[in-house]
Amino acid sequence: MCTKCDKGKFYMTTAIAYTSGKPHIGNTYEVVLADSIARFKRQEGYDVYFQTGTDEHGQKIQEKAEKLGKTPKELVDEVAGEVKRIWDMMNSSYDGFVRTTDEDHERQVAKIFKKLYEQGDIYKGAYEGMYCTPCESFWTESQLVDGKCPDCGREVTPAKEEAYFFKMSKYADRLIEHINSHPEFIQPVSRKNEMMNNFLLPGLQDLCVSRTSFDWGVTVDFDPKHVVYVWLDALSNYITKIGYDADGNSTELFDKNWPADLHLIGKDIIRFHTIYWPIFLMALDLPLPKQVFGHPWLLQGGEKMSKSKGNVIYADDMVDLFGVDATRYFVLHEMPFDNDGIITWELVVERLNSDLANILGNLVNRTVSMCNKYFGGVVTKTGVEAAVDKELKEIAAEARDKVKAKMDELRVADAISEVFTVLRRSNKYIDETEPWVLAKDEAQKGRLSEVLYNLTESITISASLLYSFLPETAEKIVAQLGTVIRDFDNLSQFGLYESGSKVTDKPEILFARLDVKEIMEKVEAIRKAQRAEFEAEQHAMGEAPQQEDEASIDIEAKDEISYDDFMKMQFQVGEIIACEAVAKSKKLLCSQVRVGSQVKQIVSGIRKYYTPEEMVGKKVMVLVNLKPAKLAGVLSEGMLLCAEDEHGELALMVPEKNMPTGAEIC
RNA sequence: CGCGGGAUGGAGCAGUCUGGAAGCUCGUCGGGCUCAUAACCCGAAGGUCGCAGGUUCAAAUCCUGCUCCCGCAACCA
Repeated sequence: MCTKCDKGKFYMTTAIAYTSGKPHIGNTYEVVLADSIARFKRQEGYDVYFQTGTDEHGQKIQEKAEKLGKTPKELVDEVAGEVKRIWDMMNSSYDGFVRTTDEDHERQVAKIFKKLYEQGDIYKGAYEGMYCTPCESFWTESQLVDGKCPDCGREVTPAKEEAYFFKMSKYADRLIEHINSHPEFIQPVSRKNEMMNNFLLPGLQDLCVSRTSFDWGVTVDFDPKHVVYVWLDALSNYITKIGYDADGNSTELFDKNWPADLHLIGKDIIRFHTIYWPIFLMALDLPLPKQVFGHPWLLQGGEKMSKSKGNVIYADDMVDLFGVDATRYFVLHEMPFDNDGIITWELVVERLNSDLANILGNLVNRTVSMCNKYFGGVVTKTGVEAAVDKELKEIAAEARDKVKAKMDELRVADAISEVFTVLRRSNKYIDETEPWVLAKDEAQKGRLSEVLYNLTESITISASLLYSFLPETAEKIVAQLGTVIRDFDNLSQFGLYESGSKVTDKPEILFARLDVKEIMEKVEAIRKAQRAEFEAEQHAMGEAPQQEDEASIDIEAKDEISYDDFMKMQFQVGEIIACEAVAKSKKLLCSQVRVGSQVKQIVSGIRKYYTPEEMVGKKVMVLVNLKPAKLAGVLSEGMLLCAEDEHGELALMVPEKNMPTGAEIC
């Protein structure tokens, strides 16, 4: 499509997909979105370089591979292949596909690390805290939720690591200045304040950039027991793949394309792309990317997708049921600009029927049919105009600039809607001109021909504008009309369809209408298969499938303690005489507990399981001699003991027979 | 008083910055048409724009207070 490419370069990227599992439609969405932008920029005449890829290092992958009895390399080869297959299936027109296990990338990451170390931006220190393996994150005691990872709720283990740190604070002022003076840098702008208020203004913590607890990563060459931690490794892909060299021997491709014009990422990793990445670049003395757009998420009926919930929607399944372009259309259309989008199977069917089948497909079909029926397929401009033509022509001719304006703001959904405005107007035009009436009167033949010409022309313009979003469909439409996708420069002129061209004599249905019930039956089957697959995978990894009914629980064994240790703890029966929610908190209840003759105030994180009313009057087991501490600003002078199941469900411990308050528990 | 986002006819959203007759898509109901994929076109019903105050000639929009929902952050003794 790029006939001239005279507008200069445009380098854009998606985030790279983590190869711990098959990407779902939410991940796939990002690539489709990026692809639409890339295609549009090419149409406009930019020399586009569009890069995507996979993030393949890390402990999580190493462990998963072990459980599956594979090497990490085997696992990531498999998943990366799968990611690539899906990206290709969606017709992603990427120019570069980077894998963080690519030799070039790994070599450059090691060099970058060394360079930053030598110039003093990276220093050696120690990291101490509780570590969550699946999340590959350290947490301080105080960050833990019920002693578990605040992100995923799984077990954490105490860990201490010698580690390298990056001096973030050194560049913070420069970054703040940059963000303030470049309002377009973080998109949508609402994210800018979030980054400023939460991370930059309170002061940046130094970032840990190495790990010793696993070895599936880029080895730090001057200290080989360390591997480079994920963000320094992963973010660098944007420069390494296009040929950055830390020693100054970067390629032409790099010199031409850096800085990136657009990083397209999910809103969850905005922080890494608008704070850490720019700072790394500053340290490398490279210019910053021009724009980072954190797109919202697609939520399955308002909830995040997760395998264990069994509500994950995969691109494969959508493509099986609806086809590639329908899937592209849905994710592009349904995603608003700064709020999360909602995806449900019912919504997909509705959109597909009303927009693609009814408005677009049917319009093409009825137009081609009429051309065949009345003129043997030949479309001729006769010049027999009428007043009704004017509006159609205007709307069709204005569409290009309207689409462009929306695309410049990255409002892809709105851009598509602009094209549909033309299509809707075209359907209306048919009713206004009533070709079937004209056809009955031989004297109106010239007019009839002009009407069909105008329709063919407006559809040609629409199809050409749809090319970025629905490439296959756009090609199919112009093929049916006996023409080609029109150059972008000529899309604001009405009347360039070559008079005398012939449309196809066997029009193909572009999008068949679907029946919601039938689709939902198929969806049910897909869900079942998905669940079975999930369980099979859990099984392969040696983890018990999720148990529905009561189960026993094993927790991690703690160190043995002496009897003396035990006797240090004073447990007594306490009676709750008053209880209220802690105002500043969501999880805490503050209870007044009578223990013997004393009354202690105790704060507990059990609001989710007990109301203040039902607490009052309970006799409970209290750890009395715990050092008092403030929780959410409220003093707590002990601890109410609870049992906890694997879901974090809590139950208070109460004496089996009635006992007086203050009775010792031993 | 942690940070931020949200609340607009049955569903999904725009409009709020820069007050000036409440809009779009889907669905529902009625009508028209027959070229077309029971598609297309026209019309109608349906909203106290979360609640309560205030400013103003005029408030979905500005100000104050409140409620509920969603992210993130935080206490979970």
